[in-house]
Amino acid sequence: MRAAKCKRMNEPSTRNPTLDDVAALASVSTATVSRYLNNPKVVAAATAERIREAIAQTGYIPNMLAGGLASSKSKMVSVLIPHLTDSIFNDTIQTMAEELAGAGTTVMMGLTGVAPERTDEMILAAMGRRVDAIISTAPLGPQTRELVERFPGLFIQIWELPENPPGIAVGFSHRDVGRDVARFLQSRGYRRPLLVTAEGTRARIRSDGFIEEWQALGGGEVAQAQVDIPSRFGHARRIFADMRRMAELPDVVVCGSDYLAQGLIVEAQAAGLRVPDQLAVMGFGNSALAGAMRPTITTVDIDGSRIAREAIAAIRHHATGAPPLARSIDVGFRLIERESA
Amino acid sequence: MRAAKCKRMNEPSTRNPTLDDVAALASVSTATVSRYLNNPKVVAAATAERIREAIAQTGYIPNMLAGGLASSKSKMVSVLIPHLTDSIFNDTIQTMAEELAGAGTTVMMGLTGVAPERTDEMILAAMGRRVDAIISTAPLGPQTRELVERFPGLFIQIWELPENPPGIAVGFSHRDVGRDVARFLQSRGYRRPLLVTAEGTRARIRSDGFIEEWQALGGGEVAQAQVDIPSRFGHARRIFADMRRMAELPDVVVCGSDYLAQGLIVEAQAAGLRVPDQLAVMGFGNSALAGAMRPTITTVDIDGSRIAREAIAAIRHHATGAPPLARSIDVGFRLIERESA
DNA sequence: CGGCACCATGCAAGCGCTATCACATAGAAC
DNA sequence: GTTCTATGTGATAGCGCTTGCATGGTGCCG
Repeated sequence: MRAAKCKRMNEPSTRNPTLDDVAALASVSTATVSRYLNNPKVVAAATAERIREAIAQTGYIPNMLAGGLASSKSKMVSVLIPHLTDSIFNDTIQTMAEELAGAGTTVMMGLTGVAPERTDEMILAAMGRRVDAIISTAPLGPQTRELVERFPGLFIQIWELPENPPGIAVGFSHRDVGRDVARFLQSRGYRRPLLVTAEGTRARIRSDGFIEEWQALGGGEVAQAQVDIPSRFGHARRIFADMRRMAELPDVVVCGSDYLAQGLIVEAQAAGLRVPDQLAVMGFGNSALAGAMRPTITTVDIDGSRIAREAIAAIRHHATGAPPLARSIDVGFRLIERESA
Repeated sequence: MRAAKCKRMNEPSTRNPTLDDVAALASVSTATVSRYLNNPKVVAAATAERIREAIAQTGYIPNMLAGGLASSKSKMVSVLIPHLTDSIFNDTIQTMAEELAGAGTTVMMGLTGVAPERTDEMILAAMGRRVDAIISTAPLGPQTRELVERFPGLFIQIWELPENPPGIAVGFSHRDVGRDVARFLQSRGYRRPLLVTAEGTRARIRSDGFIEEWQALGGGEVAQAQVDIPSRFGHARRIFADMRRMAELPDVVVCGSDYLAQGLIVEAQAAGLRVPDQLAVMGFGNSALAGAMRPTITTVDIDGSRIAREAIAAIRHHATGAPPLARSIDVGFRLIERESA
């Protein structure tokens, strides 16, 4: 109705220019302009030039809402992460957003927090926007799973490799991480590990993998402590204080993130303990700070950017209509030996 | 054409249910269902109940692309930030995303990086999606500004208060921050400050404010060092190494972020310097780590969540069609005295 | 020089909603 | 009983784009 009003008042400058305006100015049909926009090489060079000029002159900005409705391709992907601060996913998200932006696709951010129903809400919102893909870091409950099953786009679960993912998964085995860390620490001669675990499925699996291997290798009891999600710097104070009250101090603390590891190093040093001699610390994620900390932090490197790139490749592949090449893409991990353990 | 095919093949289960399906099942018109969805209380209770059931039965998920096209309200806002890692904006973004999600609005994330043309691209993308608001942390160049002037939604510049913002601004005076920090440090008896500045407009303004006041108060020359954007933990090594080569060591380092401040503390301590006795350090932003670090970091608190909430309030207000209440909302700042300086 | 393939373009029917307007019904006021 | 206001609902014209099909023009082969 706004257009109608403007037409009546003969005042086209008020409204945004549309495809029609461009088409009229370039003396072609809207179909041709649309084709030019989506696939420039199918229109003749001379026509393309006229259209280009018309676009510049009108200042036309394509309405992607309309485009998405017509094509049922929104060129949006939804990225679901628990939170933003001290998040080990940030590299992944950043790479994702940057690479997608180049292709004209934008990222819709969904912060799921820790409540599972928030995840459902965000998925619903994404589906309502008809996103091309949903990329989720959250483990899925049964109800969410049901929802995802109805999602016509591509569902990508990242940072883990569930048995039987809905859609596809790009990640690595958390259990193997736990196992390798156990082996490494035992080979280094540590005997009394403390596992600091955030209460989440993935951290749990790493812990299980660790404990299983640790004991298989003849290690004794494994002490554990819980932190809230996310596993961040500030939690270190409490963990360290609790630790000092233990009958026997651990000789190495295995943390759920580099941020927490950094916090523990700071606490230990403030208490006059030498790291790693008197207390060793291991991180997880190999975020930028791990290499920059003093002492540098021994950690597990996860290539977050690669996860993003694999996810994007899968989205592109999916867009061609072909069936997925793989249901599960393992990007692996690398134990990075540094100074702290 | 997909719907057509399905109708022909009498196979409605293939496609997503639409408003029509719901309307038919509830024996009302699509208009009524639409009304129910957008403003439940305008439909009669009994009708509402029938519609509710029909929605549940069909598993209908509103197509917001279509809705947005028809109403030219997309219920999306674009948030433009430079990057995600070690970002002082994360609290703001997080609060924004969380509060908006409750209102059914989603956040479209735009990572502008440091190249100004990326900002333009992201703004164009946002305008193409007909977002209701663009919230930007980036200072605007002349070209971007021109673009923004054509944006029909609400443009909100956050974390700064330019003279004459296009749209509205929610932030604080960086110059005043610099000034207050100068006063504070001088009152504490520091004499040889080193300003570590990221090469960005805002940091520049803080520095200018600092230097001006510092010298007005009779302080001498102010040493400066540059870091890349973002001002992060890992930069500390180089800064500290450079610092040690200075003829006279500074007695306090003023950092552009708490992350960098933390890094400098770590470096100083690793070099055997006591903080703050031998080297004091000031941060900026009062992120969670500032209070958790050892020593705790003296910093400037910016209430990022409040910035988000003010921005959202402005968006809501704008949605009613009323003119903005204020062009510029100053959320202020607070100097937090802790142990590091 | 007719026939055919092919390329570039136009036509027009949607995509799934919203919003305007008109209308029907029901009570309230007189 | 008539008029008036409220209230709830239906019909329908778009919103600005995409895309299948139809069409007209060009070059190439036999």
